[in-house]
Amino acid sequence: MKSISDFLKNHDIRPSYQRMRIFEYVQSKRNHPTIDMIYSSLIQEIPSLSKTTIYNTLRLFVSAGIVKPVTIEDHEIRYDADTVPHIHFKCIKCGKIEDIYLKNDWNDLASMVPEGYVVNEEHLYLRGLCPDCRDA
Amino acid sequence: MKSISDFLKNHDIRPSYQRMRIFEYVQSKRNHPTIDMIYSSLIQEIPSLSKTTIYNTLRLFVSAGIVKPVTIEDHEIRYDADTVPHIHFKCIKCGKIEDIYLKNDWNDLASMVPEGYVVNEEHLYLRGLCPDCRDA
DNA sequence: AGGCAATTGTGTAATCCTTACAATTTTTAT
DNA sequence: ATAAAAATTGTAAGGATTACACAATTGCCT
Ligand SMILES: [Mn+2]
Ligand SMILES: [Mn+2]
Ligand SMILES: [Zn+2]
Ligand SMILES: [Zn+2]
Repeated sequence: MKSISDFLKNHDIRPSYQRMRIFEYVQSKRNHPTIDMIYSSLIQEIPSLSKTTIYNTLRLFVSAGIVKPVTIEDHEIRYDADTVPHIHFKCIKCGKIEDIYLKNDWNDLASMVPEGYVVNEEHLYLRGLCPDCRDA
Repeated sequence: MKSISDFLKNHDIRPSYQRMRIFEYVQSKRNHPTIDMIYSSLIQEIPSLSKTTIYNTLRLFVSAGIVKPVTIEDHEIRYDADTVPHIHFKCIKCGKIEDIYLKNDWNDLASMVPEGYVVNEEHLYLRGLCPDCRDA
């Protein structure tokens, strides 16, 4: 918890109790949660927690760059505390989103885009069946 | 217009006037429009048009597979009548979404995914500045 | 420690987008 | 032409997000 406090301070975010708990949840669960997933889990331990605080806090984290929004489905926003570019896989059956590590490196796209474009971000995600759901 | 009518019929969609005009818009403009963009444009020529019809029609097109939803930003859904997989570029300044054709082929991702996953769809999009906005 | 100002959290209300539904219009078949 | 089916429309309902005012907490100064 001390490390989370320091981490937030390093990004000019005051480490309130709620902020620390919310960040800890997103970072440790690694489940790319929605706002509701965070709320449902933390409300059990922090009965006073307001959903507005989750919204505010995530917006703060995103603008500070310590959490990235993951947009795969149109109707739900998910959040990821892993800010280095990586690939996501969404299972169409159980709905979970996990990180995927490819066996080989993937092309350097920046060198393949037509002249004139400035690329700031690359986003890649796959959809299909996860190993658990494939076997079931 | 005759070809659009036949195209819809081939996908078991009755070619009503509204449906033909909506499909024509998405296919010809190639601008990956939102529901509102379609509505704002067509309402000028079809004064009776209801936004509900746009929602219903796009949902029908998507379930028939003749239009694909494009989800890049969390707060807006866009639609694309080009159903073959391709790459999108969203300009963070002017907001437009365009198709990108890479100079080389891009890796065959399916072969690079860890064992056990079944990949149905691959989605790649880039964010940055389009040539127009870069120069401005 | 006590007091004060600034920041953060909370609960409710407002807003915006999407969907549900019933009524009307249009199309299709007989 | 008539009736049945399907599509469109307008309004109401729903759900998610944001705005806002007030309460609680924090941090700083004495
Ligand atoms: Mn991730
Ligand atoms: Mn496209
Ligand atoms: Zn699964
Ligand atoms: Zn641009």
